[in-house]
Amino acid sequence: MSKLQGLRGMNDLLPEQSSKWQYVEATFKQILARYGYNEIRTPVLEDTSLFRRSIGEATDVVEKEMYTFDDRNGESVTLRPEFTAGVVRSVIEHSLAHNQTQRLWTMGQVFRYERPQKGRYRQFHQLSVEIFNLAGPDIDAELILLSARLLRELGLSDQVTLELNSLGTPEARAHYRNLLVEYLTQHQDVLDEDSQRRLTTNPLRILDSKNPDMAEMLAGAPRLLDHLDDESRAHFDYLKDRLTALGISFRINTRLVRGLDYYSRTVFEWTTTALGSQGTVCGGGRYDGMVEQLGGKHVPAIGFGLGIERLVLLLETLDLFPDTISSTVDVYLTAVGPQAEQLALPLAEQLRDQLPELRLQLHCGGGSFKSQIKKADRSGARVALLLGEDESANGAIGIKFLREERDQEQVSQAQLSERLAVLFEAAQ
RNA sequence: GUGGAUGUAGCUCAGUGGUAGAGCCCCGGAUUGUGGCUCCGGUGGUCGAGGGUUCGAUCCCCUUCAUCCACCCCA
Repeated sequence: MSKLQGLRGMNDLLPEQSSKWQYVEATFKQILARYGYNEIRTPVLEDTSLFRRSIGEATDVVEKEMYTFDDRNGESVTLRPEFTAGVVRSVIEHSLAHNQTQRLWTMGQVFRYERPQKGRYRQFHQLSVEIFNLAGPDIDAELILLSARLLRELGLSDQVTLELNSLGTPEARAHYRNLLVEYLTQHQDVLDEDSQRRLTTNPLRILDSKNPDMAEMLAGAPRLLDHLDDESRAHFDYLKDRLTALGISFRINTRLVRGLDYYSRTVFEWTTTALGSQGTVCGGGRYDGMVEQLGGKHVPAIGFGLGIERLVLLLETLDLFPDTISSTVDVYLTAVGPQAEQLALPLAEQLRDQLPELRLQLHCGGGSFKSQIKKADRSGARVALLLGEDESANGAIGIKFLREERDQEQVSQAQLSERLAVLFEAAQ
């Protein structure tokens, strides 16, 4: 019998980590609110065909990474491997993009059956932002600026690079695809096994290969950016101008094609070198054809996904979490002796009524002053409240400062909340 | 899915073919009502799991599971 343990690649978020996640999530939500974006939540489980139709049959995600199984009714269902498909389904189902624009975000778990490694897990979390019914490059610029701000306000500006490309319209892409296949076929002897297979299924992805033996040959391949249609070129130029004007630096990466079939025109990634080989923190692009492909009307759309595990990992690596998030307690209330223990619980409740912002932890489990104060210290609290036999008899309470050179105070219990309000005023 | 490394106390790690140790953490004491520093003592382990070799395996062999790293792919 094996030991009790969680599933491979699926991690528990332990208390020590959760405050970091809350900090990241709170930062995201606050910024998204400032941009006027609305939250949408869709189910973790969807009909399998939704993902097959939207992401593309020939992609790695659909070919080998989906958690797919039959439910009790024999329907094939799949744990979402990304957010876009589910959000699009919901937008179509509820006519959210009917004669109106939508700027949406969602956050939660996604699942991919892959071999885990640093920054790559089978259950992971994303922030996903999706925008509907805006076709112009101005919204592309807004979306990228939003993603830049999310990273910047966490302190990551210097650690990430924006990579940018345009895939053009499906027609331009198809035309380019033919040129590329022609070129690659001429150099078929250099292609590795994977690329041979992709030659017919997804030739654009061959460009992304890291195989050094193919680097020289790929460098001579025709470039997608040289074969854009006029409108896509104008769209891309406008976007680049806006980003430049706003001081967002970027690197054009003509090999950036991304792994999901549905993209068109603008695609982008935020990457870092600080996380080893899983360097993409955020990636997205325009998917103008997808709503129609899933049975809706023609609705232009653009979005991105941002990996929260990778972001937390990056912030940890660079030591960018503020110190203030580590403590969850402001005040630790001790109680020594039977009378004090009786008084402590109502006193704690009273303080929580009077000072709702104050984070107060009550000592339970008895023990000496020494051990209780030690626990107060370990809790991270700024002050310990001392309630012993003498204080209980006198209606008093001691205020001991744990983090500063400052004399211990003795106040009446009646004055306590007033005194704490003053002491914690600046902090709140 | 492929390749490599690693699994010993809650954590970080030593270790030996004769059934285990340190540091940190935790608890208690030195200080009969006061944390952090110091000193003393204590709790805590089916040595990842299963099988094999052996008189005897934590150590050697096989299998398996997990973690990490890389490939691949992406968040």
